[in-house]
Amino acid sequence: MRTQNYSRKRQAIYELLLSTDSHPTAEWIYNSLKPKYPDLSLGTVYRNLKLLEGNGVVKSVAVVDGCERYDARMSPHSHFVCKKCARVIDIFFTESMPDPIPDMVKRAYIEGVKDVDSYNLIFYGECDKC
Amino acid sequence: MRTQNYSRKRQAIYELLLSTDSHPTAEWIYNSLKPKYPDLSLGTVYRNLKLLEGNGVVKSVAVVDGCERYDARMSPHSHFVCKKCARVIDIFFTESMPDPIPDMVKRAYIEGVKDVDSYNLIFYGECDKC
DNA sequence: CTCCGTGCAAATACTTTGCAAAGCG
DNA sequence: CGCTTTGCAAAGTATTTGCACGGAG
Repeated sequence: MRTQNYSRKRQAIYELLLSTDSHPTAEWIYNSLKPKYPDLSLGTVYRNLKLLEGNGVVKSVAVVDGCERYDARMSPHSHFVCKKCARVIDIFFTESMPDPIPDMVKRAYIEGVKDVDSYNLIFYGECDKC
Repeated sequence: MRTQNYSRKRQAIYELLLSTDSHPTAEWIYNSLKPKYPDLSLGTVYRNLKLLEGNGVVKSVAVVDGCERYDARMSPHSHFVCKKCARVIDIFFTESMPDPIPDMVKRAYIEGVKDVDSYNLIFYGECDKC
């Protein structure tokens, strides 16, 4: 197992993701951090996103208009994508609207499927700003 | 409304999609039809897929390893994606396993969401061939 | 004759990668 | 010092597009 050095930039990318619910793209992150880290490069953002994703602390929740959208909220929830403006909105499950998927997975037998370890539920439509 | 000329190749692409449940990529379609249509070009496959998608007779059901996967089955169902081999398997809802989403959408109020017109549910895991 | 459809190749657009230099421990 | 991280630029890869020609009606 390889050790991971402290990295101010990786930290900043992760904290930025934690602080927003906008499900940003790599480029948005790059532009947001560039003022504070003038020598930041886009490649580093991509590299660190993949790395954080591998560590399981960050997730790619959708690909909208060809761009990966990242999220640091790891509790299970789904997303809504606005077809017009590409906004991505969290949909958290609640007591009155519980996550229906685990139950479905438990009962399902599907030909060809050996093991289900995750799922992704995305809604599409129009948001209230459009 | 613009008239659409008969197109043997578009027809072939559509029929190939109807005849398979493998949720192919544009390139797979291209390679499959190339023997019968030696002058087929990849651009044409992409163009016709977009066109058929616009007509609502074909759907992009997932992006696996950066490649769009197409499906001509338009009845609502979900999909399973094998993380190892990228196989995509249909999951049809049945009486004993009904689609839980429409009910969820009906009851949900989500901040920021004006209108939901579709959704996409994808499961990930390992298939029985892996 | 007038659009529609297509091959071909060039252009896009996001993402990944190689490499040498700098940084952490 | 050894291994990690990074900037930079080049490469990669799936997809889209411009254009001129062939085809259908």
